[in-house]
Amino acid sequence: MKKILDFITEEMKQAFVACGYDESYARVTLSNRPDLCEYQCNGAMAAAKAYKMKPIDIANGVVEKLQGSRYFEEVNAVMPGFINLKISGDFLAEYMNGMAAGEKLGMDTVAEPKTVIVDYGGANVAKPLHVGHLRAAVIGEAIKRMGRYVGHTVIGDVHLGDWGLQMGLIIEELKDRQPDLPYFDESFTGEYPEEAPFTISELEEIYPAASGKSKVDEAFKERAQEATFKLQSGYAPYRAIWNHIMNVSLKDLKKNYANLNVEFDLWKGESDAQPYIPGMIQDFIDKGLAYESQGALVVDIAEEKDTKELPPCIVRKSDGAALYATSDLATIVEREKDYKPDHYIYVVDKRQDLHFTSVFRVAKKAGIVAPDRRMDFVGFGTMNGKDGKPFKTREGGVMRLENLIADISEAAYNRIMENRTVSEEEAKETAKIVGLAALKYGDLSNQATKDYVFDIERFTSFEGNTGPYVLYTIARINSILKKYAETCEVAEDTTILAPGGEPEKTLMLSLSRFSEVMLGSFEELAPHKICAYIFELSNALNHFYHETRIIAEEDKKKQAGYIGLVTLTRNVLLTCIDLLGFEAPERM
RNA sequence: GAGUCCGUAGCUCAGCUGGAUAGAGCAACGGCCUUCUAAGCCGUGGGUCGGGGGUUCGAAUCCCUUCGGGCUCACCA
Repeated sequence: MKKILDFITEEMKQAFVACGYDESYARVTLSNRPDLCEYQCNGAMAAAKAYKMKPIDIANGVVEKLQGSRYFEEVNAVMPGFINLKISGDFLAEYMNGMAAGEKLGMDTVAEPKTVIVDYGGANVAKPLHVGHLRAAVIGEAIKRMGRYVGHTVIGDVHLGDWGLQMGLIIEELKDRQPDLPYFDESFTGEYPEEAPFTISELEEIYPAASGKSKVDEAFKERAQEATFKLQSGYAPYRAIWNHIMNVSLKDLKKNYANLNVEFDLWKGESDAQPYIPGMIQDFIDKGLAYESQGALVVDIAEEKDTKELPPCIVRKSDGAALYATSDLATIVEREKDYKPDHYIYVVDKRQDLHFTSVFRVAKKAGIVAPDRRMDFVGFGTMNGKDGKPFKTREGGVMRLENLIADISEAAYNRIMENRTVSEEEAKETAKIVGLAALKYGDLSNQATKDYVFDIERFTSFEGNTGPYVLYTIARINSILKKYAETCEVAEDTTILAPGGEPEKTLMLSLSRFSEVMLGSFEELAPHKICAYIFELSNALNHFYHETRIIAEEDKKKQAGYIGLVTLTRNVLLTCIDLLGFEAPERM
């Protein structure tokens, strides 16, 4: 089914053409004056200039042609040349029924499905997830689901940081703490133990300790670099330690991401790209792209149109080791081999903008990907505390994601207990769902590129434009449907009828924008648009809810129509929140 | 210093491919629970869209300039 805007625009184009004007002026937009109209076309003003006519004359002419259109209930021209449109109730109802009956709520999936890689997460092994990882996970997951919904084949990759200096740091720290381990005995020839020499919590303590030490102890840092290099060169004992780190850490990461309702298709990491590095570097050299500069191997990325001089991209350090850019490039080589994606999306902290600009340019310059390949960097802003500075715990440390989730679930739990009398068990279950929704909605409702303030009190207040408000709306609908099934004679036919009042029509108009919002949000990689939409839709439903007694309605056809309408609303809301990566409890 | 992003109500944010009177939420104030969940609904107050210039019939939106802030600027990831 076409987007509602397409139906209207098509009609408008015909009218413009019939009057002798170019159809490009027939662009219709949502009204910004809901008191006057529902949709509007401002093309008459633009056309006035081109045709040297008065805008109002053009508008009047077009309006004339639109009289009697089945799509509109009212069309009129207003000074200086606005064309104001009100949608016909019959057409709206027809569209609603089309949505209710159609696949994907009446949305046409994209004509040319693409293979899309979404690279998000970016978690580092051996480090606990902290709030800094939240945005990547939440935004990336939403983008992945949105892409799938509109019809693309989307592959989500966590792309772990499992290969850098942090590994050398851990190895050296471990050596200092437990020098007797066989991994550090060069004469050891036996099998290394299967059991890791540390638990996850020990590992999480080892890394920050080592990282801190490397900042003050130059010798230690050098040892760590050396260890990193040895690991990368395939030194067996260190590979064995690395395997332990991976096993212990991955298990924990998977659990944590699962709690966030984030699922990756690929658990690849930087290490997986390593085999591709030597060939890739050789190729850079053969193509004459890479040259030596200050001991390192670099590729120029400057382009004519640059507003500033960009430093070349280092692909090999002077000590021979690979680094960040090298891994990311080799990962692209790997992905081209395995998936041939049409579209790459990286959801990473915006501070890495320059890095990805470099990587994309080298990838294209070296022909790893075609020059016109779409490569998007969705750089998200920092999550700040109420003071506007990066979010910290009360003690000033980094907040672990688990703790954050626990805090917000607890707030939700308290809220449930003060309101209703449900079992403690149900309250706990519901609190988890509501808390996660609050957390994710709070993040996603902001434009991704901007920094945003994470105010735990605001997020847990659950009033107004929040995830819980949307969930509450769904719970209300559930409640009506339940009561309807229990107390009324359930209608077979729930055909939605033309709206009988303003609130009902507003709800329908809002519903009718669904496919447009979905397609637009993915195209712009803007989950916040879905948030804005479901907030608007929830408002419309709550207003309608307040004005309309559904269970008490005596006209059974009308009642059945209402049931059809709220069911559709519920399905739209459920679909949207699923794309955003959270769920709704049956009641709350 | 250079580049880049941002500056909209007391606070948190939408709106930015130019359109009519700049919108929400929170906070403040006032109403609405014997009727489908009050985590709700209705209403009131609150703004020189950082400042200045320009383009245009029309600018929060485009261009220039200026002030303020964030971030980045080759061997960490």
